[in-house]
Amino acid sequence: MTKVKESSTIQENKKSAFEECPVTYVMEKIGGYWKPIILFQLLSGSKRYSDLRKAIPAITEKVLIQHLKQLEADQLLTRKAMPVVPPHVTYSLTKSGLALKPVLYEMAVWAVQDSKENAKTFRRNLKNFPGMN
Amino acid sequence: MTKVKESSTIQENKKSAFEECPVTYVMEKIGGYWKPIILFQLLSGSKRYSDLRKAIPAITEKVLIQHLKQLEADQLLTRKAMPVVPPHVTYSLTKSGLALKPVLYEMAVWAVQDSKENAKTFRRNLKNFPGMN
DNA sequence: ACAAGTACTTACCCTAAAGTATGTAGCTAT
DNA sequence: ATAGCTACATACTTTAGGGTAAGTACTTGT
Repeated sequence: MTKVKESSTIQENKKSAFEECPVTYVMEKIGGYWKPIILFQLLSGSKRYSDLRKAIPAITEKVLIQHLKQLEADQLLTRKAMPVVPPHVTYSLTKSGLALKPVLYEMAVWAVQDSKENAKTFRRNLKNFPGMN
Repeated sequence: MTKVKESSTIQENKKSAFEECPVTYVMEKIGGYWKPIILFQLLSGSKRYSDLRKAIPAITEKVLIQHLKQLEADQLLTRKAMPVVPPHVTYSLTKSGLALKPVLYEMAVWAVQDSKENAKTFRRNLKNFPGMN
């Protein structure tokens, strides 16, 4: 009769961690791979759906729209649809979303420092950091 | 005979996106849910394995060690093991890892602004932001 | 002899996220 | 009439990440 682990309180623990650690809070909103990348693209101003696809060619349509919906639900961006044909939809950051600029900016800074080999590309990218004139 | 989509170039695209977008570079290193949280805990100084577990109760041992290994492989932290019994292992940030401090800090700032309800808890947490005296 | 402590490891399962492929609406231009 | 444009939706499959549970090594303390 081996002792049974009493570690079934993970849900509770997750909640308290969420309340104690600010980074956990952030991760709940923009955690994962794609969200910060999408937000980064919108820093330079509102973009059409098709523009986002071009800007992030590695993402699939399904995943892109999926995250756009979630980010909208989380109040980080807003969707504006013009009732025309063909459809014209633009996405732009909310105040909350825009407030993430320092976070994304520091990420870009770090990327430049951290990578030796691709440093040149990144540095160029940093120069025209969206909305940082 | 419907036209077949020629979208099998995702790997190439991913590579070019990686070279163009600094945030993508960052996501490859600290993307996902847990890594930023772990790094955040280490900002206040090196910690033992068991300390990390206590600090992040919601994470399971398997996932924790899994990420520690990866972060070590990515040169964000180092592992130091003392050859004693019971084992004594400490993890601490490398220069690269420490350089993430501004990123994590801005995240914490954002978390405070973004949340109304939990603002108090977060603000208290911000006051003693690790290594920011 | 055996329980306890620490830092793991391994095996198995399950779910959520992501990828693939195709379809659709509704008007426009040819 | 049909192809083309945009912004999706939907079904189906695959993969990666995470969760659960249990085991291991090696010595000290009782």
